[in-house]
Amino acid sequence: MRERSASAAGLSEGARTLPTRLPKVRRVTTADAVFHRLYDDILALRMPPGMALQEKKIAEQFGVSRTPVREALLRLSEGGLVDIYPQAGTVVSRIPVSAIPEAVVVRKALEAATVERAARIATDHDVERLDAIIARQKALAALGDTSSFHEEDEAFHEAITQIAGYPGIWTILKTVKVQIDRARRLTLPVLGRMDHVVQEHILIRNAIAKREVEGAHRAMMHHLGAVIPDVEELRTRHPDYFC
Amino acid sequence: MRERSASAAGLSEGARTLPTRLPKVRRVTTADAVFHRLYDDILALRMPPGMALQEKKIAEQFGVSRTPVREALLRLSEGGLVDIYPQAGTVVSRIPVSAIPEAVVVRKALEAATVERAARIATDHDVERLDAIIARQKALAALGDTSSFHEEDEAFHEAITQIAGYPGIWTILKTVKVQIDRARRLTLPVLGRMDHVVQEHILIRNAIAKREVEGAHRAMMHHLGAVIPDVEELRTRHPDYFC
DNA sequence: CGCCGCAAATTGATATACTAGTATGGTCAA
DNA sequence: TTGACCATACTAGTATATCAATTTGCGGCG
Repeated sequence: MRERSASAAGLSEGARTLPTRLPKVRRVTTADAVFHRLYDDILALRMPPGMALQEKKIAEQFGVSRTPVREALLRLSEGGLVDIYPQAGTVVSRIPVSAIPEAVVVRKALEAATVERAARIATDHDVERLDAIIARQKALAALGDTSSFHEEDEAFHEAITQIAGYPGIWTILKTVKVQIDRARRLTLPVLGRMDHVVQEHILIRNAIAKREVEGAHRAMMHHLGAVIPDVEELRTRHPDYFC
Repeated sequence: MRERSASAAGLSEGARTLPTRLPKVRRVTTADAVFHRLYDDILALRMPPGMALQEKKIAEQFGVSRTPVREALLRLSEGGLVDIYPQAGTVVSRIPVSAIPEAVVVRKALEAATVERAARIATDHDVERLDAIIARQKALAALGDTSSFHEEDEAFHEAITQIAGYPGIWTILKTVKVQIDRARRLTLPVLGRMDHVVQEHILIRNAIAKREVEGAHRAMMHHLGAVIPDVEELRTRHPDYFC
């Protein structure tokens, strides 16, 4: 990279009309598609921690060029899902043991602040949204559809951030939740766990509906405290998945 | 993108030896350099909100190809510093007014959890690190070097996250702090503000040194509460910088 | 004045080639 | 046998040229 004194040069020169359009809908690019495919594969452990990846091979498998694959891998590396070693290789990142408790701390801190605000300003319509999600979860739990259940679980927490008016917090929560969820995938499915989750969601919903700020906080903390994976146990069963 | 049944195909086939090496030092790539240059220019308002950017022009100005510039812009867009409109253009993102209070909430929640843990487990050596930073800040405040002062300010907060054992939280804090800092750059420099910051840092340091968890929390909240920019006032003075 | 359509501009994606670090595996010497 | 060393293959990083897809802006037409 050549030296250049002022990188902000040409500030006024071009000064052409800038896109006045607002947000718009970002269309789904090839890079997005590749990203989500890899994201799902990693989260579902179809690509286990430590697995070697290659831009070239992935590009061939997906029938695309290296460019979008590369952009997808870069996004994954920012999210801590892959580790890129320049000029050497790329691997699905092993789960850093220390990251799990840290992720739990972040999640508790942010979900606490969010649910408290939600309990303060929620409208009746907002509560109805939560009810709709809970209803779907009940049905999915009865069917035993764990995958769809998990999607609705995410929807529940996302809805709370939207009610609170903190949509950006959900973005942060998603990234930290990934590490937790990845570890939880390694645990054995507990019988009746989905029913417990639904019950906890109902408690949170009720506290929000009654505008009980402190109660909503407690219900959320209880909910989050129940899902901490036993890292030590996992580490002994899957030693090569952690580092 | 062609359809493909199993994106995780070839899981066992290649199974070649994966980079056994640990972390290593990621060397600084061209894309990294471009990213940091643009990052600094945007944060310093040398590239003001709303300014149009072009991959091609930036590439020419920096003397590099479009590839690394493109990667840098993608990273910036994830951080909310630029908005990319496909097939239309890229602009330095205007500051979303709603993002400021949200960023403050996130920062308070995470810094609270962090400083509390730091106050619990800090060693004498850790406190010395904080003292060293504070000493440098005193000197820089006396010199009136606001730029270097700000760097040490970041170092102070980063050090607390390291003491708490939550390095990942600092990564999150950096991204949310950017929006706040960008808005603060628009405020007039307040006389003696740096001295106030130093005093507040000292209060935080003292609480940590005495292992006063609750006191550390209060000191941090007081510190963070003092730096909330007056969004409304800014919006009237720089209407085209917000949206 | 308003609508339509075309040309220009810009990002998205592809293909290819080359560069520069990195790991591998084998050779050779202690 | 063990250790260091070196040639080689391999991979991500960058460069470049080109085309595709889409939006924007402008000019002309009704």
